[in-house]
Amino acid sequence: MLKPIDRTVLSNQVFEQLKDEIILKRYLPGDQLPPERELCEILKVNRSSVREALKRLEQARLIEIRQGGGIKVLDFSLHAGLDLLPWLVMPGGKVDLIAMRSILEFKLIINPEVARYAAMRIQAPELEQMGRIVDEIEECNEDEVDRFQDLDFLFQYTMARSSENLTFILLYNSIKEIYQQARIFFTGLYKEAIKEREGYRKIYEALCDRDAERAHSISRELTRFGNDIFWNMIEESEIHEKGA
Amino acid sequence: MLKPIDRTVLSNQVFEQLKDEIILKRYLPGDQLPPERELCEILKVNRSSVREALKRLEQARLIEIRQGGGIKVLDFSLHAGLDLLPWLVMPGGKVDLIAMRSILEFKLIINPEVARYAAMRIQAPELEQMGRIVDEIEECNEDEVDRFQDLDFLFQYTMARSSENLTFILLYNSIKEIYQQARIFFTGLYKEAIKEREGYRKIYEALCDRDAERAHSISRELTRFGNDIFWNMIEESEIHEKGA
DNA sequence: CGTTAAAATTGGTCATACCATCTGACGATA
DNA sequence: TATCGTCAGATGGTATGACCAATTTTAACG
Repeated sequence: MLKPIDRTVLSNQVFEQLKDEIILKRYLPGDQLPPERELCEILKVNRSSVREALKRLEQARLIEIRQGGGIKVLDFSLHAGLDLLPWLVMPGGKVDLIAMRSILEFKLIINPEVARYAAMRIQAPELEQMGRIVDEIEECNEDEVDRFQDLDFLFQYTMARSSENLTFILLYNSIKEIYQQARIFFTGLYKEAIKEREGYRKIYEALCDRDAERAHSISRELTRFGNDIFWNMIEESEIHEKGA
Repeated sequence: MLKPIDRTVLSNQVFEQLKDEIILKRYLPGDQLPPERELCEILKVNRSSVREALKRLEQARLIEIRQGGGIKVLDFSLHAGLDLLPWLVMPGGKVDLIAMRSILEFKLIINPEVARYAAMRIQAPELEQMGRIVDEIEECNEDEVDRFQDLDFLFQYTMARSSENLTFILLYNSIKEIYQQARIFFTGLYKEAIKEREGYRKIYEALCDRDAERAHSISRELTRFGNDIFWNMIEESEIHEKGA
């Protein structure tokens, strides 16, 4: 079986390795990373590649570099931003349920608020766009889960852009990264969610009416519905595990 | 006029310059940055420094680097995460009111929710810590605005950690960066807010009672109060500008 | 025992060479 | 005419090796 060739640059591979080591707590907060020259030895790459990776880690606030003083691992729960979340959701390929719960809880809060502000501020062109998205969502066949998943995100994202709040938009950019990282894990959810799609049009209608409270409450319902599906899935899989 | 000498590493200075150029839209999304070797010429630094800066920009999702294909400026409103916010709040030293409104709106949503979840999940040690913070808040003299400002953040941050939701914690890490960036701009707000401090103890009491709804509603009131102060300040300063 | 000075450690910068990938122009072939 | 292959130029990626600058450690000194 042919596999895609790994074309990532060296500095990226170094970054990935060190990032995982830190997230998996193989290096603890306060620890020193090996000095640059030693990392070169271990990883068999040039110092430039190592340094470029270290700068990226510093940008992500996972480490602190001080000239002459070595490289200190930071406590990411005290420093890192939301961009860390995609990596926390699937550390070492396995899904972290704590992280996942955090995200779902957060979406339960934020999605309805986005809908609320969108209802207050959406303009005609974006409203049309929302209409087209809803149409397409309803056109989906029940087996087109992938398409539905993309459209669901686009629906929320377009609302965020219509809300005229930078925070919402940037937030959804981070969430987009999570979906890309752990997409496979959500498909099971959307496979169920695709069976109940009236919510989207109802929200759209609320947007048309500029009814912020209605948009809010329907969105909350819709999001909670998705969350319930997720936890039911988890529960079932746990029963299976215990049964086996 | 003598200026303090910039002791930060070169790659950081390069990063700052390019970041500002992009945020101030001197390079538009889709544009190509000058090639690495040309940037070296312009900035009079070595290629390593330029490359390290570029890797950081890539990590922040402000640019896209492709071997042989040059460096493309991304539309940060479509890609960047919340970590961009500190830079958007004060582009070129001046406060951006749109960005500020976004943040305040967002805090109005998120603070109360954090309080709600904290009330549901806070443990004894954190509760004690909250008690000490509230005590200290009340001990503040009305001229200790700086201390109050720090304590206010610590109050919210400790609640976030007690909410047992990773998202909240990472979110507040980003907000912390904003405060550090634009701290001076908030001091005016806290100078007024320090006169009304009962909210903090009331929230604390709600936490003690595990009363999530009460914690939520008081926190919302407290946050709205702060926001109102801010907008009043803006309004006044605008009247002054027009009057002058 | 504390202070100070030297040495070792470690990150920062530089110059240069060459490799890898993409782009576009050109021409050959069907 | 359209498609494909080839080649040269542009541009990012990697590798050496040397030296500078800040910090930490060690050793000498009072």
